Amino acid sequence: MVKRENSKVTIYDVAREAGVSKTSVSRYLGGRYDELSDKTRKKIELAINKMEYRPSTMARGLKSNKSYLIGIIVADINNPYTTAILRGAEDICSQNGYNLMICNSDNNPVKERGYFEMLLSHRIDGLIIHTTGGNHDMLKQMQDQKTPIILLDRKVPDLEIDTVGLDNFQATSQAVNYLVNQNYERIAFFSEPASKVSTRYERRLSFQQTLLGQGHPSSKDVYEVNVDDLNDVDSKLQHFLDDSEGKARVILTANSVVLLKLILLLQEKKLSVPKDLAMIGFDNPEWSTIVYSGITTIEQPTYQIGVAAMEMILRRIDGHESPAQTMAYQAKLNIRQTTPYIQK
Amino acid sequence: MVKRENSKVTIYDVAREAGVSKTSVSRYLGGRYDELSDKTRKKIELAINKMEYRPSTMARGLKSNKSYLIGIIVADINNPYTTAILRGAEDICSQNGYNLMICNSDNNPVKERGYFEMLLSHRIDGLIIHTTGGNHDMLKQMQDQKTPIILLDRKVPDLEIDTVGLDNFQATSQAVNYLVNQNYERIAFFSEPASKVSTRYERRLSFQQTLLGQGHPSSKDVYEVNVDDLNDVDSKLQHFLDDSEGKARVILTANSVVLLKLILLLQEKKLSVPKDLAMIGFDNPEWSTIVYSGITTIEQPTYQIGVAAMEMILRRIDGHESPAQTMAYQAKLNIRQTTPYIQK
DNA sequence: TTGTAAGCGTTATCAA
DNA sequence: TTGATAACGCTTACAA
Repeated sequence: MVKRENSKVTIYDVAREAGVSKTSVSRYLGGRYDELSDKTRKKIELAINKMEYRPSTMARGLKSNKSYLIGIIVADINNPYTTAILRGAEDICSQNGYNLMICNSDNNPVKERGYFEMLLSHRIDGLIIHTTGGNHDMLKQMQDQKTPIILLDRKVPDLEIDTVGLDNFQATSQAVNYLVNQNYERIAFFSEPASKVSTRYERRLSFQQTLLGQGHPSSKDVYEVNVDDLNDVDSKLQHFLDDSEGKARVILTANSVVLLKLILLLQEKKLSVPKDLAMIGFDNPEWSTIVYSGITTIEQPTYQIGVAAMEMILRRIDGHESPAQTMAYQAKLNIRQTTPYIQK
Repeated sequence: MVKRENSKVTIYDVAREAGVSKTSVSRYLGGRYDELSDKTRKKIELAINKMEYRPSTMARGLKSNKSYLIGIIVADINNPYTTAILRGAEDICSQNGYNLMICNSDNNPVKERGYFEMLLSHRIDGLIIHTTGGNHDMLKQMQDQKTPIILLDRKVPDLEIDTVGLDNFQATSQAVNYLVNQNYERIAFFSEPASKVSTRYERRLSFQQTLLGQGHPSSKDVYEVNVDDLNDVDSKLQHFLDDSEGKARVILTANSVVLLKLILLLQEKKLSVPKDLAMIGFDNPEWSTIVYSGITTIEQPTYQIGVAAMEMILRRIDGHESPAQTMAYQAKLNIRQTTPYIQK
């Protein structure tokens, strides 16, 4: 049992234990073995293991102007979409010797702002952000400081920033065309407010354009709901139900949070899916396979998106220079039980 | 538009801009206004704002031997249980000027070990861990370095460490008693392997003891499944189904992951819940309210657990000394549609 | 009230 | 092949 006096061992302690200079230890740490005699190397190795020494990232960072920290601000950590991306990003991140600082803005610009400040103070080497859309000045500030930024999913106007996300136009039109071909007479689009969030905006726009292109009457069946207010969701839902009474109808939700709330309300109303109303939703939460024997979903390659965002930012950190890029992934339509074919 | 040459502003830049010394700026940052003349203070304030200066946590940390970083290693970031805890922990954390480093071990001891190394290198001020149970030596090492640790949910033997989690005995026996009173003749307990995970072990033990105490025949209906192998789950499920054929029966799952897999299989088998088989599960994922018109669950105060763990570790970081504590929260039984009363 | 200088744990430069 | 020494951005004695 080693008796330990001071809790954190430093490079100096190791040097003393090994009977060499700090410089030699540093060389060892940097893997520059060609600058070390075998004897010295062995001594250092021994000392490091004996003392359980680990170099301080902080001290290293101070010297090298790198923190080995990558910040990621997500809008909603409760969303399975988010956690899947996090896993992808994290895997790549730690494989490359970086650490992730995960921050959850809860879709709140004020919280988001606070995290910006913190991350800036920690001198993160890069930022991946699923932005609330409310802090463009902060993004600009970070850009000014030459910190690479990758936008996840949601774009921001007027700023040249790399973006990784879904091809919302392809995804939405694919789904809408499918629904039209299934002979639905009324197709509603339910989304959270789209004003500041590009993803929602693009999906809505594509929804309308596709229907217009098909000469379908539903391009006006667009509803914006506040998911934190079930009454609001309820009244919008009821409006669509009344308005489409007797028709073959379906609801397309812009994400799984909206989907969940709607299902909750439909069950309260004792409406059955797909008999009274068909359903399809963006995202592909685990539970979508067990509700209604399987809900038709528009699945994003979430893990892959996380991987791509992290790979992109690591490239930027390594000094890769090029104009801002946008990577848009294709969605996959999972046809399940909630969108049956309607006989005319 | 300010032209910026060097990207990161330092305390020295601010001092020069304000025409004072670094020391004065440092005093300002530390809020020691009584050591500053009004005039100096104003000048510094101006310079800081103009230059968008933010002190470097790294440099500060190096000097003060604090990183303002708290590590949290979770076993499964996909689990809603985990994200709820994360939200609680994070709220308190950022309120106190700390930042969270979230690591996801994926229940893999090797990954967990890697994160230990990294967090140790970052000189985190504290660690909250939902441990895989495979790296006790690392926990000990961290303790030796005087880094406060809080165990989340899962205890480890032989080590004196604060623990925050659920009162698994109360929770399980409450549920089992409820099921016995609902007149179920066969009650099965489905869990992931319990050997290294105290939570699973305690729940299983309590399950068996409670049934034994009631003189109920099901204390042997205990199944351990590997959720990553659906065939394994299927064969265990089938075993119980065959064995309990014709009886009023119910399955209690030790977490929502197991619950989800079982439901998937039941649907494949075209079995209906609760008619053919009743269900109840630990955790209370959002989707439990919409599947089978509501699944009966044993809900943990997850957000509160996250809050408590973070508060506890902050107290330790602030130097609070006392023997290791255990905080066990009470569970709440949400009685819904999947566990109806059985007429004898 | 202000400033000079040393030091935190590293790495890099330079000289030996 | 080695080791002093300075420097990174900050805080804190200590001095003025």
